[in-house]
Amino acid sequence: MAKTGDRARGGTAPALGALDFALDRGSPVPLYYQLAQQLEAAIEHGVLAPGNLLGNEVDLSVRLGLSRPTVRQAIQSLVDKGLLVRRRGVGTQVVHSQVKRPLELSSLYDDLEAAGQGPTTQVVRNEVVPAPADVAAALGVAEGGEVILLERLRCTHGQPVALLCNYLPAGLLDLDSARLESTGLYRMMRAAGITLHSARQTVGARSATAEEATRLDEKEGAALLTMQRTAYDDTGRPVEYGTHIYRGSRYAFDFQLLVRP
Amino acid sequence: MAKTGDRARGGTAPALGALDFALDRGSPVPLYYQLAQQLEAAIEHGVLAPGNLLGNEVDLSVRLGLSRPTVRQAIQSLVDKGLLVRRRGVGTQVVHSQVKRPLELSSLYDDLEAAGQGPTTQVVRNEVVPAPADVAAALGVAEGGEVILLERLRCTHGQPVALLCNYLPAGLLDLDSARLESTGLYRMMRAAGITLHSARQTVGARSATAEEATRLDEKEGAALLTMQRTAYDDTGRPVEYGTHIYRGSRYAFDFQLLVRP
DNA sequence: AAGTGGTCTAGACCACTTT
DNA sequence: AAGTGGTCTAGACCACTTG
Repeated sequence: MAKTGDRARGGTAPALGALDFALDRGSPVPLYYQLAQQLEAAIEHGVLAPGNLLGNEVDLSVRLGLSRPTVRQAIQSLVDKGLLVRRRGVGTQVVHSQVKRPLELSSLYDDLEAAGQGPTTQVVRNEVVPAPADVAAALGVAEGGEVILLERLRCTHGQPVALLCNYLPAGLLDLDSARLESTGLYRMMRAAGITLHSARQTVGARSATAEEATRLDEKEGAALLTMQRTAYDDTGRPVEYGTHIYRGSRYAFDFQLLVRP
Repeated sequence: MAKTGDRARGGTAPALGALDFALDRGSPVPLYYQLAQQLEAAIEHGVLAPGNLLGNEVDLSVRLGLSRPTVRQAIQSLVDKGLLVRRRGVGTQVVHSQVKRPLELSSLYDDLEAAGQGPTTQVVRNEVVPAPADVAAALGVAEGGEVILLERLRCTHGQPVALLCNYLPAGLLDLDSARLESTGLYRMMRAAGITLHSARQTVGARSATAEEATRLDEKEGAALLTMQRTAYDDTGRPVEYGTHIYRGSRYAFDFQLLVRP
Protein backbone atom coordinates (compact mmCIF):
# COMPACT_ATOMS: atom_id res chain seq x y z
CA MET A 1 0.00 0.00 0.00
CA ALA A 2 3.04 2.25 0.45
CA LYS A 3 4.53 2.32 -3.00
CA THR A 4 3.11 2.32 -6.47
CA GLY A 5 5.59 -0.40 -7.28
CA ASP A 6 5.46 -0.06 -11.04
CA ARG A 7 7.31 3.16 -11.76
CA ALA A 8 7.15 2.73 -15.50
CA ARG A 9 3.41 3.28 -15.40
CA GLY A 10 3.78 6.68 -13.79
CA GLY A 11 0.79 6.45 -11.48
CA THR A 12 -1.94 6.31 -14.06
CA ALA A 13 -2.71 2.71 -13.18
CA PRO A 14 -4.05 2.93 -9.66
CA ALA A 15 -4.39 -0.55 -8.32
CA LEU A 16 -4.44 -3.08 -11.08
CA GLY A 17 -0.75 -3.21 -11.89
CA ALA A 18 0.19 -6.49 -10.33
CA LEU A 19 -3.01 -8.32 -11.17
CA ASP A 20 -2.49 -11.20 -13.53
CA PHE A 21 -5.55 -12.37 -15.32
CA ALA A 22 -5.31 -15.75 -16.92
CA LEU A 23 -7.58 -15.97 -19.92
CA ASP A 24 -7.98 -19.30 -21.63
CA ARG A 25 -9.17 -18.89 -25.19
CA GLY A 26 -9.50 -22.62 -25.55
CA SER A 27 -11.98 -22.84 -22.73
CA PRO A 28 -15.67 -23.09 -23.52
CA VAL A 29 -16.36 -20.49 -20.84
CA PRO A 30 -16.68 -17.06 -22.47
CA LEU A 31 -13.78 -14.64 -22.18
CA TYR A 32 -15.91 -11.89 -20.65
CA TYR A 33 -17.09 -14.36 -18.05
CA GLN A 34 -13.58 -15.54 -17.22
CA LEU A 35 -12.57 -11.92 -16.72
CA ALA A 36 -15.64 -11.16 -14.64
CA GLN A 37 -14.98 -14.12 -12.37
CA GLN A 38 -11.36 -13.14 -11.81
CA LEU A 39 -12.29 -9.54 -11.16
CA GLU A 40 -14.92 -10.65 -8.70
CA ALA A 41 -12.41 -12.90 -6.96
CA ALA A 42 -9.96 -10.02 -6.73
CA ILE A 43 -12.63 -7.86 -5.13
CA GLU A 44 -13.72 -10.67 -2.87
CA HIS A 45 -10.20 -11.27 -1.60
CA GLY A 46 -9.55 -7.61 -1.07
CA VAL A 47 -6.92 -7.35 -3.79
CA LEU A 48 -9.15 -4.65 -5.18
CA ALA A 49 -10.24 -2.59 -2.20
CA PRO A 50 -13.41 -0.51 -2.04
CA GLY A 51 -12.93 2.79 -3.82
CA ASN A 52 -10.07 1.49 -5.96
CA LEU A 53 -10.18 2.61 -9.54
CA LEU A 54 -10.06 -0.14 -12.09
CA GLY A 55 -8.17 1.69 -14.81
CA ASN A 56 -9.83 2.66 -18.03
CA GLU A 57 -11.41 0.16 -20.32
CA VAL A 58 -9.20 0.81 -23.32
CA ASP A 59 -5.99 0.15 -21.39
CA LEU A 60 -7.49 -2.91 -19.84
CA SER A 61 -8.54 -4.33 -23.17
CA VAL A 62 -5.10 -3.72 -24.66
CA ARG A 63 -3.36 -5.25 -21.68
CA LEU A 64 -5.58 -8.31 -21.75
CA GLY A 65 -5.58 -8.68 -25.48
CA LEU A 66 -9.35 -8.35 -25.62
CA SER A 67 -11.60 -5.97 -27.45
CA ARG A 68 -13.17 -3.16 -25.50
CA PRO A 69 -16.74 -4.47 -25.81
CA THR A 70 -15.65 -7.75 -24.29
CA VAL A 71 -14.02 -6.01 -21.36
CA ARG A 72 -17.10 -3.83 -21.00
CA GLN A 73 -19.31 -6.90 -20.89
CA ALA A 74 -17.27 -8.31 -18.03
CA ILE A 75 -17.34 -5.05 -16.12
CA GLN A 76 -21.03 -4.55 -16.76
CA SER A 77 -21.86 -7.90 -15.25
CA LEU A 78 -20.13 -6.86 -12.05
CA VAL A 79 -21.85 -3.49 -12.13
CA ASP A 80 -25.14 -5.36 -12.37
CA LYS A 81 -24.09 -7.41 -9.36
CA GLY A 82 -23.45 -4.22 -7.45
CA LEU A 83 -19.72 -4.80 -7.06
CA LEU A 84 -18.54 -1.97 -9.30
CA VAL A 85 -19.67 1.56 -10.07
CA ARG A 86 -19.05 3.35 -13.32
CA ARG A 87 -18.95 7.11 -13.64
CA ARG A 88 -18.53 8.86 -16.89
CA GLY A 89 -15.43 11.00 -16.89
CA VAL A 90 -14.22 9.42 -13.67
CA GLY A 91 -13.73 5.73 -14.06
CA THR A 92 -14.82 2.40 -12.69
CA GLN A 93 -14.33 1.74 -9.01
CA VAL A 94 -15.02 -0.94 -6.51
CA VAL A 95 -18.16 -0.21 -4.59
CA HIS A 96 -17.77 1.25 -1.12
CA SER A 97 -17.77 -1.97 0.81
CA GLN A 98 -20.91 -3.02 2.64
CA VAL A 99 -23.43 -5.33 1.10
CA LYS A 100 -20.88 -8.06 0.56
CA ARG A 101 -22.81 -11.20 -0.13
CA PRO A 102 -26.17 -10.40 -1.68
CA LEU A 103 -28.18 -13.44 -0.55
CA GLU A 104 -30.96 -12.15 -2.78
CA LEU A 105 -33.07 -15.19 -3.34
CA SER A 106 -31.85 -16.84 -0.18
CA SER A 107 -35.27 -17.06 1.35
CA LEU A 108 -36.64 -18.74 -1.72
CA TYR A 109 -33.74 -21.15 -2.00
CA ASP A 110 -33.77 -21.85 1.70
CA ASP A 111 -37.43 -22.66 1.58
CA LEU A 112 -37.06 -24.96 -1.35
CA GLU A 113 -33.68 -26.42 -0.56
CA ALA A 114 -34.09 -28.11 2.80
CA ALA A 115 -30.63 -29.59 2.41
CA GLY A 116 -27.66 -28.33 4.36
CA GLN A 117 -26.57 -29.59 7.74
CA GLY A 118 -28.56 -27.71 10.32
CA PRO A 119 -32.20 -27.73 9.36
CA THR A 120 -34.13 -30.90 8.74
CA THR A 121 -37.32 -31.14 6.80
CA GLN A 122 -39.98 -33.73 7.30
CA VAL A 123 -42.50 -34.42 4.58
CA VAL A 124 -45.92 -34.55 6.19
CA ARG A 125 -48.02 -34.86 3.08
CA ASN A 126 -47.12 -35.56 -0.53
CA GLU A 127 -50.12 -36.37 -2.65
CA VAL A 128 -52.12 -35.40 -5.70
CA VAL A 129 -55.18 -33.33 -4.85
CA PRO A 130 -57.74 -31.29 -6.79
CA ALA A 131 -56.64 -27.67 -6.98
CA PRO A 132 -58.44 -25.21 -4.69
CA ALA A 133 -59.43 -21.91 -6.28
CA ASP A 134 -56.44 -19.87 -5.13
CA VAL A 135 -53.97 -22.57 -6.13
CA ALA A 136 -55.60 -23.00 -9.52
CA ALA A 137 -55.41 -19.27 -10.14
CA ALA A 138 -51.79 -19.07 -9.11
CA LEU A 139 -50.62 -22.06 -11.12
CA GLY A 140 -52.79 -21.37 -14.11
CA VAL A 141 -54.58 -24.72 -14.02
CA ALA A 142 -58.31 -25.48 -13.94
CA GLU A 143 -59.97 -25.38 -10.56
CA GLY A 144 -60.23 -28.93 -9.32
CA GLY A 145 -57.47 -30.04 -11.70
CA GLU A 146 -54.72 -32.25 -10.39
CA VAL A 147 -51.92 -30.63 -8.46
CA ILE A 148 -49.33 -31.98 -6.09
CA LEU A 149 -49.73 -30.96 -2.48
CA LEU A 150 -46.57 -30.95 -0.46
CA GLU A 151 -46.64 -30.25 3.24
CA ARG A 152 -43.40 -30.11 5.17
CA LEU A 153 -42.31 -29.32 8.68
CA ARG A 154 -39.00 -27.52 8.98
CA CYS A 155 -36.96 -27.93 12.17
CA THR A 156 -33.67 -26.62 13.50
CA HIS A 157 -32.05 -27.88 16.68
CA GLY A 158 -34.94 -30.25 17.10
CA GLN A 159 -37.37 -27.35 17.30
CA PRO A 160 -40.08 -26.73 14.72
CA VAL A 161 -39.57 -23.50 12.81
CA ALA A 162 -41.91 -23.50 9.90
CA LEU A 163 -44.83 -25.19 8.27
CA LEU A 164 -44.38 -25.23 4.50
CA CYS A 165 -47.32 -25.93 2.25
CA ASN A 166 -46.52 -26.08 -1.47
CA TYR A 167 -48.47 -26.85 -4.61
CA LEU A 168 -46.98 -27.86 -7.93
CA PRO A 169 -48.55 -28.65 -11.27
CA ALA A 170 -49.08 -32.41 -11.50
CA GLY A 171 -46.67 -34.16 -13.82
CA LEU A 172 -44.08 -31.44 -13.57
CA LEU A 173 -41.86 -33.47 -11.34
CA ASP A 174 -41.41 -36.85 -9.70
CA LEU A 175 -41.54 -36.12 -6.00
CA ASP A 176 -40.08 -38.90 -3.94
CA SER A 177 -40.56 -38.06 -0.29
CA ALA A 178 -37.30 -39.60 0.85
CA ARG A 179 -35.29 -37.74 -1.73
CA LEU A 180 -37.23 -34.59 -0.95
CA GLU A 181 -36.11 -34.72 2.65
CA SER A 182 -32.48 -35.28 1.78
CA THR A 183 -32.13 -33.27 -1.41
CA GLY A 184 -34.67 -30.50 -1.23
CA LEU A 185 -37.32 -29.35 -3.66
CA TYR A 186 -35.18 -26.77 -5.38
CA ARG A 187 -32.46 -29.19 -6.41
CA MET A 188 -35.01 -31.71 -7.58
CA MET A 189 -36.60 -29.05 -9.78
CA ARG A 190 -33.22 -28.03 -11.11
CA ALA A 191 -32.33 -31.61 -11.84
CA ALA A 192 -35.59 -31.90 -13.76
CA GLY A 193 -34.51 -29.04 -16.01
CA ILE A 194 -36.64 -26.39 -14.39
CA THR A 195 -34.86 -23.09 -14.00
CA LEU A 196 -36.34 -20.79 -11.42
CA HIS A 197 -36.45 -17.27 -12.70
CA SER A 198 -38.64 -15.11 -10.52
CA ALA A 199 -41.06 -15.28 -7.66
CA ARG A 200 -43.83 -13.12 -6.35
CA GLN A 201 -44.09 -13.02 -2.61
CA THR A 202 -46.42 -11.62 -0.01
CA VAL A 203 -45.11 -11.50 3.52
CA GLY A 204 -47.29 -10.69 6.49
CA ALA A 205 -47.86 -11.38 10.15
CA ARG A 206 -50.75 -12.77 12.13
CA SER A 207 -51.49 -14.62 15.34
CA ALA A 208 -51.31 -18.40 15.53
CA THR A 209 -54.49 -20.44 15.68
CA ALA A 210 -54.74 -23.19 18.25
CA GLU A 211 -53.87 -25.88 15.73
CA GLU A 212 -50.93 -23.96 14.28
CA ALA A 213 -49.66 -23.30 17.76
CA THR A 214 -49.74 -26.98 18.58
CA ARG A 215 -47.91 -28.01 15.44
CA LEU A 216 -45.25 -25.36 15.85
CA ASP A 217 -44.84 -25.75 19.58
CA GLU A 218 -45.98 -22.20 20.22
CA LYS A 219 -48.69 -20.67 22.35
CA GLU A 220 -52.00 -19.79 20.79
CA GLY A 221 -51.89 -16.19 19.60
CA ALA A 222 -48.12 -16.17 19.12
CA ALA A 223 -46.88 -13.96 16.29
CA LEU A 224 -46.37 -15.85 13.04
CA LEU A 225 -44.57 -14.70 9.94
CA THR A 226 -46.58 -15.70 6.90
CA MET A 227 -45.42 -15.98 3.34
CA GLN A 228 -47.30 -16.68 0.17
CA ARG A 229 -45.33 -17.23 -2.99
CA THR A 230 -45.70 -18.07 -6.63
CA ALA A 231 -42.49 -19.03 -8.39
CA TYR A 232 -42.00 -18.93 -12.15
CA ASP A 233 -39.50 -20.61 -14.44
CA ASP A 234 -37.60 -18.80 -17.15
CA THR A 235 -40.50 -18.93 -19.58
CA GLY A 236 -42.80 -17.25 -17.09
CA ARG A 237 -44.78 -20.40 -16.37
CA PRO A 238 -45.78 -20.81 -12.73
CA VAL A 239 -44.10 -23.88 -11.27
CA GLU A 240 -44.73 -23.55 -7.57
CA TYR A 241 -47.24 -21.95 -5.27
CA GLY A 242 -46.85 -22.07 -1.55
CA THR A 243 -48.12 -20.84 1.76
CA HIS A 244 -45.56 -20.85 4.52
CA ILE A 245 -45.86 -20.13 8.20
CA TYR A 246 -42.84 -19.32 10.32
CA ARG A 247 -42.51 -18.89 14.04
CA GLY A 248 -41.82 -15.21 14.56
CA SER A 249 -39.70 -16.06 17.57
CA ARG A 250 -37.34 -18.23 15.58
CA TYR A 251 -37.25 -17.03 12.02
CA ALA A 252 -36.87 -13.88 9.93
CA PHE A 253 -36.44 -13.21 6.24
CA ASP A 254 -33.18 -11.66 5.32
CA PHE A 255 -32.74 -10.46 1.79
CA GLN A 256 -31.41 -7.77 -0.45
CA LEU A 257 -33.23 -5.59 -2.90
CA LEU A 258 -31.45 -4.27 -5.95
CA VAL A 259 -32.65 -1.33 -7.98
CA ARG A 260 -32.54 -2.10 -11.64
CA PRO A 261 -30.87 0.78 -13.44
CA MET B 1 -54.85 -14.63 -35.55
CA ALA B 2 -56.34 -16.45 -38.52
CA LYS B 3 -54.12 -15.28 -41.34
CA THR B 4 -50.48 -14.46 -41.58
CA GLY B 5 -51.52 -11.29 -43.33
CA ASP B 6 -48.21 -10.51 -44.99
CA ARG B 7 -47.92 -13.06 -47.75
CA ALA B 8 -44.74 -11.56 -49.12
CA ARG B 9 -42.89 -12.55 -46.01
CA GLY B 10 -43.86 -16.18 -46.39
CA GLY B 11 -44.47 -16.86 -42.73
CA THR B 12 -40.97 -16.39 -41.45
CA ALA B 13 -41.93 -13.26 -39.58
CA PRO B 14 -44.23 -14.49 -36.87
CA ALA B 15 -45.78 -11.55 -35.13
CA LEU B 16 -43.84 -8.42 -35.65
CA GLY B 17 -44.92 -7.58 -39.19
CA ALA B 18 -47.18 -4.64 -38.52
CA LEU B 19 -45.20 -3.11 -35.71
CA ASP B 20 -43.82 0.29 -36.53
CA PHE B 21 -40.96 1.41 -34.41
CA ALA B 22 -40.16 5.09 -34.54
CA LEU B 23 -36.51 5.68 -33.84
CA ASP B 24 -35.30 9.23 -33.50
CA ARG B 25 -31.59 9.47 -34.13
CA GLY B 26 -31.62 13.12 -33.13
CA SER B 27 -32.89 12.35 -29.69
CA PRO B 28 -30.48 12.24 -26.80
CA VAL B 29 -32.11 9.04 -25.60
CA PRO B 30 -30.09 6.07 -26.83
CA LEU B 31 -31.40 4.07 -29.76
CA TYR B 32 -31.31 0.77 -27.88
CA TYR B 33 -33.37 2.39 -25.15
CA GLN B 34 -35.92 3.81 -27.56
CA LEU B 35 -36.33 0.37 -29.02
CA ALA B 36 -36.56 -1.28 -25.62
CA GLN B 37 -39.27 1.15 -24.53
CA GLN B 38 -41.33 0.56 -27.64
CA LEU B 39 -40.95 -3.18 -27.37
CA GLU B 40 -41.99 -3.03 -23.75
CA ALA B 41 -45.00 -0.92 -24.63
CA ALA B 42 -45.98 -3.42 -27.32
CA ILE B 43 -45.78 -6.23 -24.80
CA GLU B 44 -47.61 -4.20 -22.19
CA HIS B 45 -50.47 -3.42 -24.55
CA GLY B 46 -50.75 -6.98 -25.71
CA VAL B 47 -49.60 -6.24 -29.27
CA LEU B 48 -46.99 -8.85 -28.57
CA ALA B 49 -48.76 -11.67 -26.79
CA PRO B 50 -47.07 -14.13 -24.44
CA GLY B 51 -45.28 -16.83 -26.39
CA ASN B 52 -45.00 -14.72 -29.52
CA LEU B 53 -41.69 -14.98 -31.26
CA LEU B 54 -39.93 -11.72 -31.86
CA GLY B 55 -38.22 -12.57 -35.13
CA ASN B 56 -34.49 -13.01 -35.33
CA GLU B 57 -32.10 -10.28 -34.41
CA VAL B 58 -30.48 -9.92 -37.80
CA ASP B 59 -33.76 -9.30 -39.58
CA LEU B 60 -34.81 -6.89 -36.89
CA SER B 61 -31.62 -4.91 -37.12
CA VAL B 62 -31.88 -4.68 -40.90
CA ARG B 63 -35.52 -3.68 -40.75
CA LEU B 64 -34.82 -1.00 -38.16
CA GLY B 65 -31.63 0.22 -39.70
CA LEU B 66 -29.68 -0.57 -36.58
CA SER B 67 -26.68 -2.77 -35.99
CA ARG B 68 -27.23 -6.12 -34.42
CA PRO B 69 -25.43 -5.30 -31.14
CA THR B 70 -27.72 -2.34 -30.66
CA VAL B 71 -30.80 -4.47 -31.18
CA ARG B 72 -29.35 -7.06 -28.86
CA GLN B 73 -28.80 -4.44 -26.19
CA ALA B 74 -32.45 -3.45 -26.37
CA ILE B 75 -33.62 -7.05 -26.22
CA GLN B 76 -31.23 -7.89 -23.43
CA SER B 77 -32.61 -5.12 -21.25
CA LEU B 78 -36.07 -6.64 -21.58
CA VAL B 79 -34.71 -10.10 -20.90
CA ASP B 80 -33.19 -8.70 -17.71
CA LYS B 81 -36.57 -7.28 -16.83
CA GLY B 82 -38.09 -10.69 -17.26
CA LEU B 83 -40.29 -9.70 -20.20
CA LEU B 84 -38.53 -11.74 -22.87
CA VAL B 85 -36.85 -15.13 -23.03
CA ARG B 86 -34.08 -16.04 -25.43
CA ARG B 87 -33.30 -19.58 -26.51
CA ARG B 88 -30.46 -20.44 -28.73
CA GLY B 89 -31.62 -22.08 -31.87
CA VAL B 90 -35.22 -21.13 -31.14
CA GLY B 91 -35.64 -17.42 -30.90
CA THR B 92 -36.77 -14.66 -28.60
CA GLN B 93 -40.28 -14.83 -27.24
CA VAL B 94 -42.50 -12.91 -24.93
CA VAL B 95 -42.57 -14.46 -21.49
CA HIS B 96 -45.59 -16.60 -20.64
CA SER B 97 -47.64 -13.89 -19.09
CA GLN B 98 -47.94 -13.70 -15.33
CA VAL B 99 -45.72 -11.49 -13.28
CA LYS B 100 -46.83 -8.41 -15.14
CA ARG B 101 -45.73 -5.45 -13.08
CA PRO B 102 -42.70 -6.36 -11.03
CA LEU B 103 -43.15 -3.95 -8.12
CA GLU B 104 -39.69 -5.05 -6.98
CA LEU B 105 -38.64 -2.29 -4.69
CA SER B 106 -42.19 -1.23 -3.99
CA SER B 107 -41.93 -1.83 -0.30
CA LEU B 108 -38.85 0.29 -0.09
CA TYR B 109 -40.33 3.05 -2.21
CA ASP B 110 -43.62 2.89 -0.39
CA ASP B 111 -41.87 3.21 2.90
CA LEU B 112 -39.83 6.16 1.80
CA GLU B 113 -42.31 7.83 -0.48
CA ALA B 114 -45.25 8.69 1.71
CA ALA B 115 -46.77 10.66 -1.14
CA GLY B 116 -49.75 9.42 -3.10
CA GLN B 117 -53.35 10.04 -2.25
CA GLY B 118 -54.38 7.38 0.18
CA PRO B 119 -51.84 7.10 2.91
CA THR B 120 -50.79 10.02 5.03
CA THR B 121 -47.63 10.26 7.00
CA GLN B 122 -47.14 12.28 10.12
CA VAL B 123 -43.67 13.22 11.26
CA VAL B 124 -43.47 12.53 14.98
CA ARG B 125 -39.80 13.25 15.50
CA ASN B 126 -37.18 14.85 13.30
CA GLU B 127 -34.01 15.69 15.14
CA VAL B 128 -30.30 15.18 15.34
CA VAL B 129 -29.30 12.58 17.91
CA PRO B 130 -26.12 10.69 18.84
CA ALA B 131 -25.98 7.39 17.01
CA PRO B 132 -26.78 4.26 19.02
CA ALA B 133 -24.48 1.31 18.44
CA ASP B 134 -26.63 -0.53 15.90
CA VAL B 135 -27.30 2.64 13.92
CA ALA B 136 -23.63 3.58 13.94
CA ALA B 137 -22.67 0.15 12.67
CA ALA B 138 -25.27 0.20 9.93
CA LEU B 139 -24.48 3.72 8.70
CA GLY B 140 -20.75 3.41 9.11
CA VAL B 141 -20.42 6.41 11.46
CA ALA B 142 -18.84 6.62 14.88
CA GLU B 143 -20.96 5.53 17.80
CA GLY B 144 -22.41 8.65 19.35
CA GLY B 145 -21.80 10.61 16.17
CA GLU B 146 -24.56 12.84 14.84
CA VAL B 147 -27.34 11.20 12.89
CA ILE B 148 -30.81 12.33 11.98
CA LEU B 149 -33.63 10.48 13.68
CA LEU B 150 -36.89 10.44 11.82
CA GLU B 151 -39.97 8.95 13.34
CA ARG B 152 -43.16 8.81 11.34
CA LEU B 153 -46.64 7.41 11.76
CA ARG B 154 -48.24 6.05 8.61
CA CYS B 155 -52.03 6.00 8.33
CA THR B 156 -54.57 4.88 5.76
CA HIS B 157 -58.27 5.61 6.02
CA GLY B 158 -57.59 7.41 9.26
CA GLN B 159 -56.21 4.25 10.80
CA PRO B 160 -52.60 3.86 11.90
CA VAL B 161 -50.75 1.23 9.89
CA ALA B 162 -47.10 1.56 10.66
CA LEU B 163 -44.53 3.17 12.84
CA LEU B 164 -41.47 4.11 10.81
CA CYS B 165 -38.21 4.90 12.53
CA ASN B 166 -35.38 5.99 10.25
CA TYR B 167 -31.82 7.15 10.74
CA LEU B 168 -29.77 9.09 8.21
CA PRO B 169 -26.21 10.38 8.28
CA ALA B 170 -26.26 13.99 9.49
CA GLY B 171 -25.63 16.52 6.76
CA LEU B 172 -26.71 14.19 4.03
CA LEU B 173 -29.98 15.94 3.51
CA ASP B 174 -32.09 18.88 4.59
CA LEU B 175 -35.14 17.34 6.14
CA ASP B 176 -38.01 19.76 6.39
CA SER B 177 -40.84 18.06 8.25
CA ALA B 178 -43.57 19.73 6.26
CA ARG B 179 -42.04 18.77 2.94
CA LEU B 180 -41.38 15.30 4.28
CA GLU B 181 -45.05 14.78 4.92
CA SER B 182 -46.10 15.99 1.50
CA THR B 183 -43.22 14.80 -0.66
CA GLY B 184 -41.79 11.76 1.02
CA LEU B 185 -38.27 10.84 2.01
CA TYR B 186 -37.43 9.03 -1.19
CA ARG B 187 -38.14 11.97 -3.46
CA MET B 188 -36.27 14.30 -1.19
CA MET B 189 -33.24 12.04 -1.36
CA ARG B 190 -33.53 11.80 -5.11
CA ALA B 191 -33.80 15.54 -5.42
CA ALA B 192 -30.63 15.82 -3.35
CA GLY B 193 -28.79 13.70 -5.92
CA ILE B 194 -28.85 10.49 -3.94
CA THR B 195 -29.56 7.45 -6.07
CA LEU B 196 -30.83 4.48 -4.17
CA HIS B 197 -29.18 1.35 -5.43
CA SER B 198 -29.74 -1.52 -3.03
CA ALA B 199 -31.10 -2.32 0.37
CA ARG B 200 -30.64 -5.08 2.86
CA GLN B 201 -33.78 -6.05 4.72
CA THR B 202 -34.74 -8.29 7.56
CA VAL B 203 -38.41 -9.03 7.94
CA GLY B 204 -39.86 -10.77 10.95
CA ALA B 205 -42.87 -10.98 13.22
CA ARG B 206 -43.43 -10.45 16.92
CA SER B 207 -46.11 -9.49 19.38
CA ALA B 208 -46.86 -5.86 20.14
CA THR B 209 -45.75 -4.35 23.42
CA ALA B 210 -48.24 -2.32 25.38
CA GLU B 211 -46.83 0.97 24.12
CA GLU B 212 -46.71 -0.16 20.50
CA ALA B 213 -50.25 -1.42 20.79
CA THR B 214 -51.40 1.95 22.03
CA ARG B 215 -49.68 3.90 19.30
CA LEU B 216 -50.94 1.59 16.57
CA ASP B 217 -54.46 1.21 17.96
CA GLU B 218 -54.01 -2.53 18.44
CA LYS B 219 -54.35 -4.84 21.38
CA GLU B 220 -51.30 -5.79 23.36
CA GLY B 221 -49.82 -8.98 21.95
CA ALA B 222 -51.20 -8.40 18.47
CA ALA B 223 -49.03 -9.73 15.64
CA LEU B 224 -46.70 -7.11 14.21
CA LEU B 225 -44.70 -7.29 11.01
CA THR B 226 -41.23 -5.92 11.66
CA MET B 227 -38.72 -4.70 9.15
CA GLN B 228 -35.16 -3.56 9.55
CA ARG B 229 -33.41 -2.06 6.57
CA THR B 230 -30.18 -0.48 5.50
CA ALA B 231 -30.29 1.26 2.14
CA TYR B 232 -27.25 2.08 0.03
CA ASP B 233 -26.64 4.54 -2.76
CA ASP B 234 -24.95 3.65 -6.02
CA THR B 235 -21.48 3.93 -4.52
CA GLY B 236 -22.32 1.44 -1.81
CA ARG B 237 -22.44 4.05 0.92
CA PRO B 238 -25.20 3.50 3.50
CA VAL B 239 -27.68 6.36 3.36
CA GLU B 240 -30.56 5.14 5.46
CA TYR B 241 -31.16 2.75 8.29
CA GLY B 242 -34.60 2.08 9.60
CA THR B 243 -36.73 -0.02 11.87
CA HIS B 244 -40.34 -0.28 10.85
CA ILE B 245 -43.30 -1.82 12.59
CA TYR B 246 -46.49 -2.67 10.70
CA ARG B 247 -49.80 -3.89 11.96
CA GLY B 248 -50.08 -7.46 10.77
CA SER B 249 -53.81 -7.03 10.44
CA ARG B 250 -53.50 -4.16 7.99
CA TYR B 251 -50.28 -4.53 6.07
CA ALA B 252 -48.21 -7.05 4.13
CA PHE B 253 -45.13 -6.80 1.97
CA ASP B 254 -45.63 -7.66 -1.61
CA PHE B 255 -42.60 -7.97 -3.80
CA GLN B 256 -40.92 -9.89 -6.53
CA LEU B 257 -37.62 -11.69 -6.50
CA LEU B 258 -35.64 -12.03 -9.68
CA VAL B 259 -32.92 -14.57 -10.20
CA ARG B 260 -29.88 -12.98 -11.73
CA PRO B 261 -28.74 -15.10 -14.65
C1' DA C 1 -28.89 -28.19 -43.32
C1' DA C 2 -30.85 -24.11 -41.87
C1' DG C 3 -31.83 -20.83 -38.53
C1' DT C 4 -31.21 -18.99 -34.08
C1' DG C 5 -28.88 -16.60 -30.30
C1' DG C 6 -23.91 -16.22 -28.00
C1' DT C 7 -19.58 -14.37 -28.39
C1' DC C 8 -15.96 -11.44 -30.20
C1' DT C 9 -13.43 -7.93 -32.90
C1' DA C 10 -11.55 -3.18 -34.28
C1' DG C 11 -12.63 0.52 -34.98
C1' DA C 12 -15.68 5.33 -34.42
C1' DC C 13 -17.88 9.41 -32.33
C1' DC C 14 -20.12 11.53 -28.37
C1' DA C 15 -21.14 13.24 -23.44
C1' DC C 16 -19.48 13.93 -19.29
C1' DT C 17 -16.01 15.01 -15.54
C1' DT C 18 -11.87 16.73 -14.04
C1' DT C 19 -7.68 19.56 -14.49
C1' DA D 1 -7.61 19.87 -22.87
C1' DA D 2 -7.41 15.37 -21.50
C1' DG D 3 -9.42 11.34 -19.95
C1' DT D 4 -13.30 8.63 -18.92
C1' DG D 5 -17.39 5.76 -19.84
C1' DG D 6 -21.74 5.58 -23.21
C1' DT D 7 -23.18 4.46 -27.56
C1' DC D 8 -22.96 2.58 -32.19
C1' DT D 9 -21.34 0.18 -36.35
C1' DA D 10 -20.39 -3.82 -39.68
C1' DG D 11 -18.75 -7.37 -39.91
C1' DA D 12 -17.13 -12.56 -38.11
C1' DC D 13 -17.33 -17.29 -36.25
C1' DC D 14 -19.37 -20.54 -33.02
C1' DA D 15 -22.94 -23.44 -30.36
C1' DC D 16 -27.24 -24.85 -30.08
C1' DT D 17 -31.96 -26.31 -31.65
C1' DT D 18 -34.98 -27.87 -34.99
C1' DG D 19 -36.59 -30.15 -39.25
